[in-house]
Parts: sequence; C-alpha cells; structure tokens
Amino acid sequence: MKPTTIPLLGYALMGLIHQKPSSGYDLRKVFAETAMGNYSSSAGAIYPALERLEAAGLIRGTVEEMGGLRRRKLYHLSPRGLTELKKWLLLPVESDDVLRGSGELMLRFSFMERVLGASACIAFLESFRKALSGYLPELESFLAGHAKDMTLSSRLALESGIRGYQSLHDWTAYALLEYRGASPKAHSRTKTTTAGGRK
Amino acid sequence: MKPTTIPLLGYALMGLIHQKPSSGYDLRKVFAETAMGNYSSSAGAIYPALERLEAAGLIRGTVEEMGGLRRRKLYHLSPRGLTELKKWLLLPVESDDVLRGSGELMLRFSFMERVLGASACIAFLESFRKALSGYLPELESFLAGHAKDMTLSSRLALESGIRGYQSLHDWTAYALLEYRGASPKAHSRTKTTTAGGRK
DNA sequence: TCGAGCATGTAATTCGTTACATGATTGA
DNA sequence: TCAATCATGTAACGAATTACATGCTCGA
Repeated sequence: MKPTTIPLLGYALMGLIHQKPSSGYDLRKVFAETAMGNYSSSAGAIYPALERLEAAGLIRGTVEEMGGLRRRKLYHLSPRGLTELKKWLLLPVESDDVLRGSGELMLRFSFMERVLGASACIAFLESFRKALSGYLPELESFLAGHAKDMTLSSRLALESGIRGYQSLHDWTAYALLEYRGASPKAHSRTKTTTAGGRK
Repeated sequence: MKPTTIPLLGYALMGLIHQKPSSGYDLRKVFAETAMGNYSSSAGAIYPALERLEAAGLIRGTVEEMGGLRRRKLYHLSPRGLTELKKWLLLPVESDDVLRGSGELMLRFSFMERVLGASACIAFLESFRKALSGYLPELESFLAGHAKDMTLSSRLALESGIRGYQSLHDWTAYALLEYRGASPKAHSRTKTTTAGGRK
C-alpha cells in the first residue's frame, strides 16, 4: 500500500464521479462547460487519468450497453476511492495552501457537503478563515515595506492579490452565515465590507 | 525562426531579469520569499528554464568573478528577449485569460509599467475591465440557473469565484484612478462596492 | 574545523498539452 | 448521404517536481 500520490485532477474526477457515476465524455463536458475549477481540461488528459485511477483501484469502470446506444464506460467510485476522497477532504488547511492559490481548497469545499456533511463544511470554513487571518497581515506588511521600491503597476498587482484574499476572507464570513443561519431567505449576497482586520 | 513557445515561467524570469540582471539563485529567492505569482517555484526547475531561454537567445549569462567572491552566472535580457517580452505584454486580453485564472494577466501587468510605460498599463486595465464586465454576467446567470441543483457548499464555492472576479473588477476601477488621478495623496484603498454591474 | 548558507546543477518520474485516429449514431 | 456529435483512445513532446550531488566560502 504505497503512499498513492493522487494529483489534483484525480480528486476532481473522483469528486464528480461520487456525485454521479460518469463516463470520460461526461466529465470532459463538465470541465468544458461549467468552467469548473478552471484548471484541468479535456481530451487525452482525462482518459489516462481515469485509467490511472482505475489501476489504483479507486474507481471502477463498467461498459454500458444501454438499449442499442453507443457504448460508454461508466465509472463509479470504489470503497477505497471513497476513503481516499474523504481523507483528502479532511486534510487540514495549511497556510501554504492559501498561498498556493486556494484553488485546491475551493475544489475540496465544493465536494465537501455531499461527502462529509454540513458540519465538516463549517469546520473547514473556520480553519480557512483562520489561515487567511494569519496570512493577510503578512501581505499587508510586505506591501508596506516594499511599496516605495515598486512601479505603480507592480504595486497594484500586489494589491490585487491582497484584495483577492480579503474577498475570500469576507466570503468565509458570508458562507458561515449561510451555514448557520437557518432561513436562506436573506439571500442577497451583499458585501460585508469588513476584512482588512489586523489579526 | 520557430514560433518559440515560451512557457509562463520563462516570461516571469525574463521580466525579473529585465528589472535587474540576476543569477538563478537570486531568482529562486524572489519566488521563495516574495510569494510572487504563487506558481513557479524553486530548484531544478529554474536552472533548466534559464538554459532554455539562453539556448533560445532570449537571455545571456555571463560568469561573474566579483572580487574573490563565489562564481555566479548573471543573466541579462538580450534584445530579442526584450522584443519577446514586449510582444507578450502587448497581447490582447482574451476572455479566456480571465477564465483561466488571471494569474498570467497579473504577471503581465506587474511588469508592464517598467517595460512599456503608464499608457500601456491604462490600456491594459481598460480591456481587462471590459473582459470582466463580459464574463461576470455569464457567471451570475450560470449561478442563477444551477443554484437549485447544487449543495450549499458547491454553490458557495461558485459564489466565491464570482466574488473574486467582482473584486478584480473593483480593482480595475481603483487602479485606473491611481493611474489617472495625479496626486497619490488619497492612498486609502477603500472598496468601491460597485462591481455587479450588467454590461 | 565545521556547519550554514551560497550557488549551480542533474536524473527519474510523472503529468498535461497538442494533435491525431477511429468508429458509431443521429438528424437534415 | 453527409456532417455533426457522441465516445474513446494514442503518441510525441515539453515541462515541473522531487531528490540527489557538488563545491565554495564565511563566521563561530
């Protein structure tokens, strides 16, 4: 039982297959049409990935001969696949993850409720929020220290990144409200305008 | 003279070398310490990349024997490298770029003022803003159409993406003000709270 | 003298991209 | 019948990650 390093695309596929058993073609369409996760894409990338997952025993493919239709290989998640998926979803939120773009974190979150339920989502949001609270002041002080040596455009690019993290920070508050507040009547998505807070 | 496909890391290196002739070690430190661009990283990734750039005639490396110091290979941009860098910076802002994460766009913008001057930055910001204005309604309507079929966590993940683009949209307005407004006295970085605008 | 940091590299592996290839089926 | 779309693949290539290897030099 090797460490079984699964690339991000593998988890994306497993998450989607968990939602609904799918063929390679189905999955390609999800990536192409829903602009999901932006990364990963289409063609000769996902079929090999599916083969790797199957070889690792994480998914199983069965050829469907639905009433005279074209043959399609439907994949569904194996018990081991579900275990691995859960393990990945339960990984702690490291500050490195936040730095590395948070794309993986969002992918995890998007699958989380279906696989682990609401309480895991709330715990995730809280630790995500904490990681952001720790990282934002770092960025702000880096900006404060280097702003004078930068061109305006490079400083603005940095500020854009900071704003992105602030927006993410605001979002965690909003998301926690959605999870805790029972009635989704107040569905307005107004900005909280908080964020910039020092620690 | 082949099409010379340069990967993103290559442009990042060229941009940094343009700012200041650097050794591989210097560049690694920039990536490691400034959390620049998040992507790209360190070690046996950047030395090969530098070799490729040199082989392509885009940079030139000269061994420095600074007063009994360790030998270090200083790279500086060649005229052809500068041409390629400018060409990349002047590329139009496609809506695909926005979708694919806007990381490349920000990298371009951060180098832009030093290489092309302020007017190019303004033009870039305007077309970036336009691309975002076109993309945001698409995302909003996708959300409106699919929200009912989603778990709360997957819907929130999508909303987080939308908020990110809105924040970027706000940022373009702020950045244009910084470029146009002469006195950088009003350096407050307050949120514009606009954004969600249709077209 | 000895370890930490400077500085540059190499090799194996793994993965994604691009482009091509194939065949079945449906609608015009 | 012919094009579009469904559906699955394969092969060449480029590039990143990881881990290892080397040697210099400075300060304690």
